[in-house]
Amino acid sequence: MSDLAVNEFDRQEVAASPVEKFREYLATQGKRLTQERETIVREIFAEHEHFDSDQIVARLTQPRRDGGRVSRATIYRTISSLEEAGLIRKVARSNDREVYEHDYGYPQHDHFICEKCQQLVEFRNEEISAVLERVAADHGFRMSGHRLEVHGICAECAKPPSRRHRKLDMI
Amino acid sequence: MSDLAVNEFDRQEVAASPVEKFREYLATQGKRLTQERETIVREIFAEHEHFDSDQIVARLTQPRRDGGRVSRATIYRTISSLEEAGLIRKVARSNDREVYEHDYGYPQHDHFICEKCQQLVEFRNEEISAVLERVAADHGFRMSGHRLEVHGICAECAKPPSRRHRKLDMI
DNA sequence: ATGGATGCAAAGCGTTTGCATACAG
DNA sequence: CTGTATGCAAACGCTTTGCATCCAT
Repeated sequence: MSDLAVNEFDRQEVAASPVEKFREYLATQGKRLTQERETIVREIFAEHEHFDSDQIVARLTQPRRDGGRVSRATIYRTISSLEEAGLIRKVARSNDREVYEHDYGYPQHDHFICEKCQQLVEFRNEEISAVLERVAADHGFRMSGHRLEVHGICAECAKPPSRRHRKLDMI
Repeated sequence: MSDLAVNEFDRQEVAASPVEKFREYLATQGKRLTQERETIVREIFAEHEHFDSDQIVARLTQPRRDGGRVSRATIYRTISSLEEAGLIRKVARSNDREVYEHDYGYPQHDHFICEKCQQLVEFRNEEISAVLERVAADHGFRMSGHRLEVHGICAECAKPPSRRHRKLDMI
């Protein structure tokens, strides 16, 4: 028999597929892996991209050849479950929507958010977690995770006119 | 004549009151400091606490002795302006509401968010900004700020029963 | 079989906006 | 005076939910 909180800590074992992993989680909750839920998980894990609920709704809400139509309500409900299951997580908020990403079998990282083009860019840095781990400990805080958005202008948007000379910039 | 972007960088001078500071900002935008706006700023800066729009609405929406009643719409509009003015900033999202805090005359800091009691706890750590500054530079990203939420269980909520002896905790 | 799951449409909820009226400069 | 700002209520956009029907186990 497996322990209760086990699936919370066996991230090292990146073996089972997201669908399988989800089924396991559902089982522990007395819930079922339905066709709809499987369709949603497959769609979400088809590629490692940030996404929001509406994008998934857009893709699965209209009839598809494989008959995989899923309702908006079910998509919202399933995304919540996936979050509880630890398969995805909220990374930011953009345009009044929560933005999610895969949180299963993926290395820890954070994001830049460009204020001009709104694009999210991932970056990895182990120092950050280390510092946070230490600071949390200092405060008796039991850290379970963090959410870090670095705001500013991305490299692309930073060089705007691109055609004009830049000599007179700062007299 | 002052330059365009000047008020973006004179944070060092912590002299003017929030209201005065706001008036300055409004002036640069061809906007006016109305009674309502002043009431809102005073209310927000009355004490250094995190707040959300609804709390301010609750306090200013019902008639008050000083006749300072302000409508919900104006409060939302003013909070946006205060954010643009750099007087306040969003720090987190709690209960589906944006949580704000003072960002004028206050040292940089980040927050713990307790998953049990939902409370926000500030902490300061200069390493974090330093690391981010460096990482951003490495990516050609022009950082303007960041938003960091550290999630977990606060010291208070971590020691639950509190009345029971703790000898048998871990056989 | 049968309790959980889906789909639909309606409700929720924080936030925004159109418009007529009311002031700050 | 005149262009802004306010207040009200209706509109919005994302998300949640009630309920009848459906299906995984």
